[in-house]
Amino acid sequence: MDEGSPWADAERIALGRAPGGGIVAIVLDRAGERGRRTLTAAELPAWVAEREAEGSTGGRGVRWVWSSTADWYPPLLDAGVRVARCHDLRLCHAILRDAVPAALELRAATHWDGTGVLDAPAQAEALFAVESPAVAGDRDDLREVLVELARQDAALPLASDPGRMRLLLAAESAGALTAAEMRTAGVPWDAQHHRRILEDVLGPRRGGVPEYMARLAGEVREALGDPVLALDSPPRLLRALHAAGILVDSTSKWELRQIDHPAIAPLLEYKRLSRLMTANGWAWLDEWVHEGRFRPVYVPGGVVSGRWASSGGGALQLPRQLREALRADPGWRIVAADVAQLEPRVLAAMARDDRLADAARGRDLYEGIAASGAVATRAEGKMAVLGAMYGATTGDSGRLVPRLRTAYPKAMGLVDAAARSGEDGGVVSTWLGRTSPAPDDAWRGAQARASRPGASSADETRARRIGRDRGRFTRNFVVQGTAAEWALAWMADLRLRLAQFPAVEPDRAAPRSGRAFARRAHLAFFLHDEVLVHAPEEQAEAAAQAVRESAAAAGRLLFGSFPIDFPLDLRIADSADK
DNA sequence: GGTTGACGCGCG
DNA sequence: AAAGCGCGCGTCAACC
Repeated sequence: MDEGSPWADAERIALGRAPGGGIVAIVLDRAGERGRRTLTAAELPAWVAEREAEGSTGGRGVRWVWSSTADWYPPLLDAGVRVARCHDLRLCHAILRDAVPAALELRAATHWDGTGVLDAPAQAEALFAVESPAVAGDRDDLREVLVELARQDAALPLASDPGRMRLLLAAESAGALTAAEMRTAGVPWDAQHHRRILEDVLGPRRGGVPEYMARLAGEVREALGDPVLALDSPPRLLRALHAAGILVDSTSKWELRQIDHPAIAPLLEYKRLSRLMTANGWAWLDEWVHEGRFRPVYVPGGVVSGRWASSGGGALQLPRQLREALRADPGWRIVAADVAQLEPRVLAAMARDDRLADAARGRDLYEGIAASGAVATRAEGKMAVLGAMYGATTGDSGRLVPRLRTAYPKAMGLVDAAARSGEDGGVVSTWLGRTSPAPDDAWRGAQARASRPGASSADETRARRIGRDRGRFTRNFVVQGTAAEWALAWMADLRLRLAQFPAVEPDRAAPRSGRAFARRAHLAFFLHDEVLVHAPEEQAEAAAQAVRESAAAAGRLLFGSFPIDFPLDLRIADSADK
């Protein structure tokens, strides 16, 4: 591994708080402590920056070990200091705890479970505790940091594939760095443009409900013969539909879409507008966009599969309708890249399915499947693949899945085996070794009831249903989770490539970004299989090339020489809109 | 009065 | 025609 890589076996420096206050940095090597330095919070950024600079100019590089990137990194970023690598003890603990059953000490360290943010009862308890909570299991306490690191070091060799697990821990930690950096940088957001879109779609706001919404609501009330109907209340709307002779079971749009009635078209349009208004309307702008930046909170590892979640601002649900408002600063560009059919590509590689990899190579995977003759059209190929990964059993999708089983037995064998394992209560793993959760109480209870003597057929039916539910989850887990690992590897590599770009002149800096990012191309947004880079105009082409090279590197890192490619749909534009 | 769950819908 | 995975959020209505 080269020294500049996210995966490098770098020198480790652990950071923690001393009992008396202040921050202690411990330089570690294989034998243990090699040096120690006490710092104030104010001294920390400059000291970290020096160690980073030394590491990048000749040393092996530094991997910072800390309790949680979400706590330690933002202040460094605010001070303009970026780090290349870290080991996030909290995130790595969660992975190792579930993936390495033999790591008994680590599993017993339950105070490392959870986010570390105390809920209200725990806060109250801590407040009245006789013993200082700063000593009792405080994850930032230096001794606790070193002890937990030792537990994790001991757990790693016990993983079923330590080499891959080591990559996963590095990737997860790099993701945490990326998430903090992206929040500091912010998503460049043109509030004026956003307001224009809102007015175009919803109509002018004259005090109350925007004009077009009000008009549509009036049309619905008229058509249903209910002049005071509150459209935003599903129960009341349902009653009004029934009163008008429209006998639907719910007010969801897929059910309404089938109905032929003059109220339906304006109702569906109203719902569409209402959604935009409530989720990403003027109130959202006021709350989440300041000084030209949208700053969502990403939650690395927030999904069991390893995908990120978000908290606040709905970063992972930005409607495509608003992508045009995601707009580069003057003199800057948006480099937008997404991977075509990431999950089935990952599946082909995991299963070492050469035929599926052939179908995917150099083109649209769904087209490739159609061209191979397994299905007739691209649309059928897509249906079949999604059904295979999600566990469809009925409908068009379920009907097509058996064709894939014939054409791609290795890939289908992998997801089918994951589903069987899940149904039976087993756990499954991603490619790098993140494991699915153990069966929950509902699963265990249902199986127990169904297997005891005298179980009713209802018990058995319920147990089968819950078993199949879990099978669909584990089927998808291996693919979704491995795709998330690929994406983490992509970003981990990309952020370091971009960090090497030269700084542009200060007056060309993106003025509203966090200082650490203001002067060169940087990641600005991530959504499962796509990234946006905000780049000075003259760096946009190089950034695009870095995005491509990182994607290729991620594929090699995970899957070695297996011939699967990950083609990108890549655009350089003023906005994120296609 | 504040919390909780269901619903509906946005994203991948 | 929503069959089949994973999320977050706003709303309403039921609940304590």
